[in-house]
Amino acid sequence: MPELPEVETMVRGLLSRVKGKQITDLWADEKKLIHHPSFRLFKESLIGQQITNIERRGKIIIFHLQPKGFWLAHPKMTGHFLFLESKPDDDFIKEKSVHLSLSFSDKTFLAWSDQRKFSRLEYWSVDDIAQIPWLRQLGLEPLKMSFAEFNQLIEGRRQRIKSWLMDQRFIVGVGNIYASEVLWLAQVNPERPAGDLSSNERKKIFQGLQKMFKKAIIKKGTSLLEYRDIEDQKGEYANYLQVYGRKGQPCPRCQGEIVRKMIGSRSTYYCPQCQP
DNA sequence: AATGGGACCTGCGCGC
DNA sequence: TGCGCGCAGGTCCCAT
Repeated sequence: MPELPEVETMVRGLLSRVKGKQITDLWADEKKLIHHPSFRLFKESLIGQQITNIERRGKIIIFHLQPKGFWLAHPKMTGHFLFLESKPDDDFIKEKSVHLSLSFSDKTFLAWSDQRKFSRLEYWSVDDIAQIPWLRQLGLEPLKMSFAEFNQLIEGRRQRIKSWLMDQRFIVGVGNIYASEVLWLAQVNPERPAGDLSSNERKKIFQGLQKMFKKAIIKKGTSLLEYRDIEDQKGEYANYLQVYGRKGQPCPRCQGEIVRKMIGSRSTYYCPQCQP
């Protein structure tokens, strides 16, 4: 589900709602969502700890815990947090596909909802997130990198630009919606080999990505299907999408017909007329 | 090296 | 109304 703007929105909500809180209890019904370490150790490790900070790395939410370790949540397609003033009851759990719920010492609660159950939850008993092996394989943050770095990463890559943008080993946070959108903004065909793009095209993609993500964060992300922030509210960026989900409609720029094409098994939307 | 297909899941909208 | 199909903000694994 969520891409960078949606995860960033979740993190901002979590910072305002649960930073500093003490975890007093944990309930979970889906052991399969907990990938590391065992379910029992995960539960034992979280209870009693304080959440001292929350940050985002790509599409991953990282809770800093005191006295020890980090709790990671990867939402995948439909995972998201819900902040609650009262304990989730059975009806709520069922209706919202809640699979885990934390109790805090101030009698507030944090639930993890995940309709499709692809999400991952992990606890790592390390002193530094740099010690978590797979996190190290992530690429650069698009809002904290320079064009020179972008240029260096794209140089010589033979993948199609859309697949390259979504490959988290180069830059993080771009998923299926925003990949189509940024290529429309830059007027670049999604099937162009990444390394073949001109300097001007690369620049338009890089700058477009930063501008689009900043705006999408301000609008609290894109809610097409399932995505909600931790207050269970929709994001507004769907109102600003130019091509995603608009097959057959006129291009907002040139009135050409927007097409949908599968690229790397993912629906891709673009305007063949102004993204030749 | 890059791509395609399938797997992991649940639920919704569509056409018949 | 009921049913089957296609589709969904992600990633991983295997085959070619």
